[in-house]
Amino acid sequence: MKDVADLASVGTITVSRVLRTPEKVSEAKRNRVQKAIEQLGYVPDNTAGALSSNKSRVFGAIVSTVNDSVFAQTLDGLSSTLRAAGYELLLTSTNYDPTVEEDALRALLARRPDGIVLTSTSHSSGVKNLLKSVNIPIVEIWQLPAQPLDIAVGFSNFQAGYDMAHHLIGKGKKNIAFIGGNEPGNDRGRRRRDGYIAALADAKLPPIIWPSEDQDLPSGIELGAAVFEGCLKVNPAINAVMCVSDQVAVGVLCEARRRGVEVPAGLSVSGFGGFELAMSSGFDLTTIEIPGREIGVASAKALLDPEAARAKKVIDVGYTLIERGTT
Amino acid sequence: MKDVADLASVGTITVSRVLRTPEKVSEAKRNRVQKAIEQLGYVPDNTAGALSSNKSRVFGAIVSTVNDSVFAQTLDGLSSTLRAAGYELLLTSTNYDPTVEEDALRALLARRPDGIVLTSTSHSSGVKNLLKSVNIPIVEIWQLPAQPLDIAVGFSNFQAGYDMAHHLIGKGKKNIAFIGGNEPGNDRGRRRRDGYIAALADAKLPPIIWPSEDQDLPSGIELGAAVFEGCLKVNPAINAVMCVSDQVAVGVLCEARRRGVEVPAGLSVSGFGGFELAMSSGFDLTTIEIPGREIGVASAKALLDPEAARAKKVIDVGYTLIERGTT
DNA sequence: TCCCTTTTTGGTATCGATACCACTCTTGAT
DNA sequence: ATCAAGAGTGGTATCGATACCAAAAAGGGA
Repeated sequence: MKDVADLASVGTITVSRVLRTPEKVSEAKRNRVQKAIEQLGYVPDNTAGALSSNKSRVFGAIVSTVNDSVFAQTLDGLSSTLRAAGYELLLTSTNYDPTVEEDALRALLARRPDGIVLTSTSHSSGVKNLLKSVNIPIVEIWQLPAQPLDIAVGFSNFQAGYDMAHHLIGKGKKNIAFIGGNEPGNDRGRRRRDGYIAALADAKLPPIIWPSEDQDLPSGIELGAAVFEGCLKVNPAINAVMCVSDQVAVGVLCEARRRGVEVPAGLSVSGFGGFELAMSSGFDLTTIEIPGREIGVASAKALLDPEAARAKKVIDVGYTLIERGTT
Repeated sequence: MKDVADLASVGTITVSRVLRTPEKVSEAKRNRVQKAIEQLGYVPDNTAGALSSNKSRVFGAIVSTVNDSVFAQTLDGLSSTLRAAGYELLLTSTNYDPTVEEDALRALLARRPDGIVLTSTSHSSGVKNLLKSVNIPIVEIWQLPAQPLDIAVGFSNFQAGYDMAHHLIGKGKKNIAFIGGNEPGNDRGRRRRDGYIAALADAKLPPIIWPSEDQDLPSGIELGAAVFEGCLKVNPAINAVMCVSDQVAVGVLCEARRRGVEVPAGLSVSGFGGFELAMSSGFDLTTIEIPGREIGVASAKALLDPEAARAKKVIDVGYTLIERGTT
């Protein structure tokens, strides 16, 4: 930076201003400095800037997994919006292991981020204390918590579950089962299930949950395939299955096709998530689409302007029930 | 840090050593310092450490997209391995737009990372100059470049394409088409196609490529569904389709099932990528699996010990051709 | 022309850690 | 008992930017 300042015959502080607040520097000097920067190939050192200004221009994110297409969209929206504003994203994943959250957070805080994004909504007391001791925006995403730590961006899984169950009931189905959603650590799926239970209760229909907590079955697509041997065999009256995710629903559809079960006449199937495959012509699945990218973009905006976001506290991006051929 | 040092009645430098090189501090003082750290809830400031030691303990990654399940696995392996070693990952995605690579790189370098991971293999001269001017390990992943900038971790798409074509030929198929792989910016798919062409040439069979460069068709699953109306109508003799990705292959399989085409008797189908859905019982797709997570882990190791990695220069993690029911 | 306000500019201290060097205190060999 | 080698410890300068304050230059009204 000193070299650039010397070459342009200005003080170092003027170089700093050209980079951070160019409007405060006269045009003549600004041009001279910019030419010098290019000529020397100068790349500023943000770690030094972070130290003196107490602003790192970096945000931290702790996600359960990057390995989920809708999560990935959120990450994408987050990272591009932040980058457009000159910020960068420090990414850490916990792989759904809640015990690493505190370690990950500690490591993140050592980098002095200007804000933090969390995907889980239940936190250990250690995590809460750490978050309380720093004075930066904290954004919890996806599931809207009952008591947000600071700012929350997401939607109500409960309501989504309720709506989908309501849709199936409206189609005249009386024996509707809920498939999946009891993996440990996945409280999002559990809330959708709770919404389903509430909707059936309102319609005075009995809920059927499969598999039960103690059954050890595969998750994802394979779980869907197992529905026919497990759930439907025990309870042949079932004429609709509401799946915790699109992956499970696709598994059901594949197996239904193989067995010659007619969808939706014999069996209605619904999913959740907006998984690319599910909406393709091959499956034509009724599902609930979550605006994953929008969650990322909205979180980024909340981080960049926490005051505005704190005024709302909870930002509900909603979801869309998309009716297709399987219901 | 001063507070911790005072509380433990030691110098600040001893506190620093307890954190970085604990074995160089006597046990008595180490314990005293650690107690003080806990008592005060001290979280060290890595930005300051980075400035003085010239080591940021952060690595940068520029990826085309996080929105691809196999890519996501790589990211996962990368991030967990680095975190276990006390490093963090700064993530930037270009969304397949090569023009943002230079900007993203410049922003990343301003954070003074200890190393960089790149997913693309062709770079603008600006990017090359920037990379040359910094003296940190550069790891190019996925496609092994002909001339690695520094270190490369991945596999040969050409060889993978060749092997799969060879497999289909071995199954007695004479009219094998290659589906997809001409999207702009996706040179990985194109190399697989080149491998296919080479294998067919060796077997003295004519290659059939669909769609052609100038046809504007959807990508992914929808492209697979379009194969019957497009490719097979023009060329009904085709009895095997080798798809550029598992997504395309799944599209073909769905449509084949709907039309009652027997697989593999009437039509063999192969994919590429190890997409979770494809290997499930519903599809049983023959495909080539890429060890996505392993690429991430190997890259992390290369970043952490660049000297060892530079000795090899190119780390080929290979791939596995998995024969299932569709061929 | 002069004085006052506003804009533009630069000097210096500072952020919080680690590198480097110097010093003390052990330990063990002679 | 003496000395050399090595382990453990601390003081101070330093990394490269920005905050803060002060000074200089520019504009505007009397």
